[in-house]
Amino acid sequence: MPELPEIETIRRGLEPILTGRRIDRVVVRERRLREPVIPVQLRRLVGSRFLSIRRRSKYLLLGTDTGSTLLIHLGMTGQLWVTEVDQPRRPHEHVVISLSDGRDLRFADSRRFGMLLVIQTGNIDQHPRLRNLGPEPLDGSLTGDRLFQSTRNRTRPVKNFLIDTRSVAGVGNIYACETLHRARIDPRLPVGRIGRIRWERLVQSLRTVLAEAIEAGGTTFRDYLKADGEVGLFAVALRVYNRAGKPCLRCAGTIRRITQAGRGTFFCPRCQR
DNA sequence: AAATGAACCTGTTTGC
DNA sequence: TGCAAACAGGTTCATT
Repeated sequence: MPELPEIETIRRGLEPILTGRRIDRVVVRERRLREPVIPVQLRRLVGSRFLSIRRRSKYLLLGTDTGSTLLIHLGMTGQLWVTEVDQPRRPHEHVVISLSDGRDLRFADSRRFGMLLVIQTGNIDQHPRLRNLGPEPLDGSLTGDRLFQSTRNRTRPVKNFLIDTRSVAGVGNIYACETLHRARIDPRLPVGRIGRIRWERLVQSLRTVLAEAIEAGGTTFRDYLKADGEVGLFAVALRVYNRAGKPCLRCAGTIRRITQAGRGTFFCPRCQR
């Protein structure tokens, strides 16, 4: 379940490996992803070199020296790793990009919610998939005041607001729960009823939670690249997610699970208000 | 207009 | 025990 910290961890791992490498060959075995893969589009990348490895929200943007950017989303179950060419295929290995250093960049995705598309590097931000994304939580564009301003007279539960990529980029179900627990905010609270001070606290908590997760993810990234495909998720100490019925780690409360926007929300009714 | 729910998928867990 | 239903969640589209 890759959210922003997992994608950032992958980005940091890929950056030194891919930068400067040339794309020698592209093989598409399965094109039925969230958005159909267009083999012709990907094959046009052959001969280009990777220039920059960036991230926007949960998207990876692999920029090349020929004006194209390979946009990759891992959906729910996507995996992206570099491996020796003689390594056996993993299940659901849909795309293989052969690199000039003799290795492969491989993409696997059992549920096929992922995406690989090629776009022109100029005005990337205007691409339909990126155009409506909210501010990046880890740079200065996200402030408590901005969220306060944008939520006056709104009634959505704050949890639903947080996982909407138009509000804030890159926050998924797990880290939304963790952030709200840290900020001591009830996930059901309508956003319009949250004041400036609490928005500031929420943003602060979000940054802390994401930064800690990236830190933890970084420690397991080498394992991920080696072969086993594990994202560093299990190295992250989750305080509420998936802990229904267990004691709150901060107060005497018991973690509860409810459903919001069709997804599980975990929170402590005692210290989240 | 805003908010919610369904749909897309398959692997895993839960319940009868 | 075995099978089926429920669940997991990122994003987009449809509906209320």
